[in-house]
Amino acid sequence: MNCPACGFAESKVVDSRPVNDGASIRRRRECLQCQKRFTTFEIMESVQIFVIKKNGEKQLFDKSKLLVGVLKATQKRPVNAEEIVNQIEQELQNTLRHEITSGELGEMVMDILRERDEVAYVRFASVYREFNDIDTFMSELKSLKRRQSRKKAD
Amino acid sequence: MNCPACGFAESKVVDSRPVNDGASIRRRRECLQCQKRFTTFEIMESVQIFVIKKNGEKQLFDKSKLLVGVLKATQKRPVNAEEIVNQIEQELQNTLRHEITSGELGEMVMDILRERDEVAYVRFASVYREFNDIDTFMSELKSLKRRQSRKKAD
DNA sequence: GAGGTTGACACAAGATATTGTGTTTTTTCT
DNA sequence: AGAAAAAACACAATATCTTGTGTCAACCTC
Repeated sequence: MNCPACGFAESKVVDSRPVNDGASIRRRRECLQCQKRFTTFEIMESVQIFVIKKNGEKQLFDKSKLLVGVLKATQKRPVNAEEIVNQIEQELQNTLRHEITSGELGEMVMDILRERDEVAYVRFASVYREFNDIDTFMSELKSLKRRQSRKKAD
Repeated sequence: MNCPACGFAESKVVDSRPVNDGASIRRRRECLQCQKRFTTFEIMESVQIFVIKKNGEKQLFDKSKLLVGVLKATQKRPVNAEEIVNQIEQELQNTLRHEITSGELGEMVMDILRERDEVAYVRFASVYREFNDIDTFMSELKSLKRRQSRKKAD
């Protein structure tokens, strides 16, 4: 840790305390050359998550972008889109992955929507999976129905 | 240092290395509860960032000053100037640099604007890069168009 | 201006981190 | 794709940091 005053490379820790409820550690250091003291913070690496699109392009995970898609699917449905997006962000942080394909991201959204609101789910899926023809759409609806009846059987 | 995966408060250091020529320390930690590993950085307390102008003059990075420029470029455009300035400040903090040339700062703004709103981008660029003649302006617009058509190809 | 809160400072005993060396994996660059 | 750089991993011997307890000063808030 280079001293900000004289640039010397070595310093010793004089005090060290957790801060922010354990989110990081503040240390008070003293330069071994000039004896000046300074403060440092040890912080979690800011995990930036990249979304890998179908063409291989990487872009930073953009919460508001995802929100737009979810908002569309949940329009006039009793589902809180923001909550869903937050949940996803949370899950991404927790898995400590820095990359996810747009496909996987879509699956995550669908998994959550399927549980909460099936109309929103089908809307989202129809965009995400690009249901272009009646057949794929129908087969998705059928598998949805199967899931429903299985659930009722519980 | 709370584990980002399970939230447990205690972890041990598994590896620790100076990085950035001693500007900070990267540590690899392992959660004592779930054994997951994560990375932390120990960094100097909020260092002041200096902007080096073309004539060599240094001045403290001034957020509101930068905001003025971005506001002009984003006038009546669907872009949140403040958000952009915040993002830049964030990035400056994260890179742990204490100095940046005004040119690099301008490039950062342009990189962000190019992604968000191309009209704002061209406006900002025309001021920042001092497009004095039609030719440079045109060539910038052409490369912008190329980017657009590549994007549509996805 | 009394009271609460936060950062700096001190000290000491126990617990943990650092650093060289070397390999492997991942990421970045061309 | 292939090379180069950066990060993750391992290990071991040594040196340093952490944490409780307590004091003091600076800064808000009411």
